[in-house]
Amino acid sequence: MSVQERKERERSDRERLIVATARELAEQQGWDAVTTRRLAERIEYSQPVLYSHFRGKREIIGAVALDGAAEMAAAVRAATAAADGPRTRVTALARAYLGFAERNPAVYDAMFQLDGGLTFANEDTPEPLKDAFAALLESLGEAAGDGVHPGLFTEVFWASLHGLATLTRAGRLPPGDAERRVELLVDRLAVV
Amino acid sequence: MSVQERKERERSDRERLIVATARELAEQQGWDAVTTRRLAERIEYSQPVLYSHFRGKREIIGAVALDGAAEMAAAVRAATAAADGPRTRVTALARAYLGFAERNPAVYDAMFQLDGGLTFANEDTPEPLKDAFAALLESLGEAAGDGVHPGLFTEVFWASLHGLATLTRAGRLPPGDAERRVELLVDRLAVV
DNA sequence: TCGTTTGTCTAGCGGTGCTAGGCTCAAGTC
DNA sequence: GACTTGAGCCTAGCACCGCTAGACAAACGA
Repeated sequence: MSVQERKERERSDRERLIVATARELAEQQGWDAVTTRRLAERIEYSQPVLYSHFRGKREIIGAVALDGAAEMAAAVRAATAAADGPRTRVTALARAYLGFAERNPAVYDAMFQLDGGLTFANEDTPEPLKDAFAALLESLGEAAGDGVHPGLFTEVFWASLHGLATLTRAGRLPPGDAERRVELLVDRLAVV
Repeated sequence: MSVQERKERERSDRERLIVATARELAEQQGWDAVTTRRLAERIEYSQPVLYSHFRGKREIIGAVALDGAAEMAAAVRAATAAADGPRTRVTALARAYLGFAERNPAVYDAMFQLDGGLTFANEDTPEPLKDAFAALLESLGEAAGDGVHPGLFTEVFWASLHGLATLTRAGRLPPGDAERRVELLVDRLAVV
C-alpha cells in the first residue's frame, strides 16, 4: 500500500517537474525551443516518458496554461484587494493583468495564443480558467454601469486588455505610451 | 530587351502565385498545413524555387500579411465612406474590421499572430501596414474626444478590436454576444 | 558552334512530434 | 529462495519539417 502511494507521489512529482521545466524553458528561450527532446533531456528522462504523462506537446502547453491562469487570478485578486474605491480597483486590475502578461510572456502565450487543447467559455472549461475570469469579474462587475451585463462588460474589458498585451509585446504598438493607453482605456470603459 | 521584360513579368507572376497559393492553402487548412513541400507542389515547382523568391517561409507569411493589410484598409475605408455621421462611422469601422478578421482568419493571423518578419510602429514599417493604421485613424481620430491624442486613441481602439477578434475566434469568448460587445465598445470608447 | 550563364531539380542535412518494441528490475507467488 | 510476471523505461525509428548543396539542362551571347 505504502509502496504504491510512494510511486504515485513520485509520479505526480515528475509531472510537476515536466510542467515547471517546460515553462522555464519557454520563458528562457521561447516556446519554439521547447521540443520534446530538449524537455526530456532537462528532466533527465527519455522522450517517451513525457507521453506517459501527457497525450502530447499540446497537453503540456495546456498544463502550463492552467498553472498560469491560477497565478494570474491570484495576482489580480492581490492587486485589487489592496485598492480602495472602484476606480482605483479597475486601474489596479488593468496594471496587474498587463504586468503579468509582460513578466510571463511564455505563460501568457500558453494561455491565450497557443493551442493548449483547452476549451473556453463553456461548461467543461477547466476550473482555473473559469476562476481567472471570475477574478476579473469580481472587480469589473461594479464598473459595468447601469443596464450593462457585468459578464459582457468583463468580456469587453478583458478583450481590450488582451489586445493591448499582445500588440504591445509583439511590437505592434510603440512601447513608450503603454501607461497612457491604460489610463485612456480605464477612463472610457469603466463607469465609476 | 523584350525577352528580359517577359522573364521579369513571368517571375513576378510566379511570385504572386506563391503568395496567393500560400494564402489559399492557409485559409483552407490552416497555416500548419502550409509547408514548403505542399506549397511547392501546388504551384507545380520544386521547393528551392520558393527560396529564389523569398528568404524563407517567414517571408512568405509576411507577403500574405502585406496583401491582407492593403485589403483590410480598403474594406475599412469602403465601410466608413458609406456611413454618415461620426458615430455611425465608428460602428461601421468596428464591424468592418471584425468582419475582415472573421472572413480571413489565416490572413489575419499572418498580420498579427504569426511572425512574418515585419517591423511595426516605426519608420521602416512597410507602407501597407502604415496605411492600414492610417485607414483606422481617419475615422477614429474624430472620436478621440477633447485632449486625447488621435493616434493614441486609435491604438487603444484598435487593440480592443484586436482583442475581440482573436479571443472570439479562438473560442475564448462566447460567439453569440459578438454584436453586443461591439456596441458596448463603441458606446464607451468613442466620444461622438 | 561553343562556352557561359541562368534556371530548375534531385537528394539530403539536421531537426521536429510521436511511437513500436524490447529490455530491466522490482514485486508477487509457489 | 527460485520463478514468473508486469510495470516502467529506453533505444531506435517513422514521417514529416525548413532549408540548401550540387548536378544538370536549357537558353543566351560571342
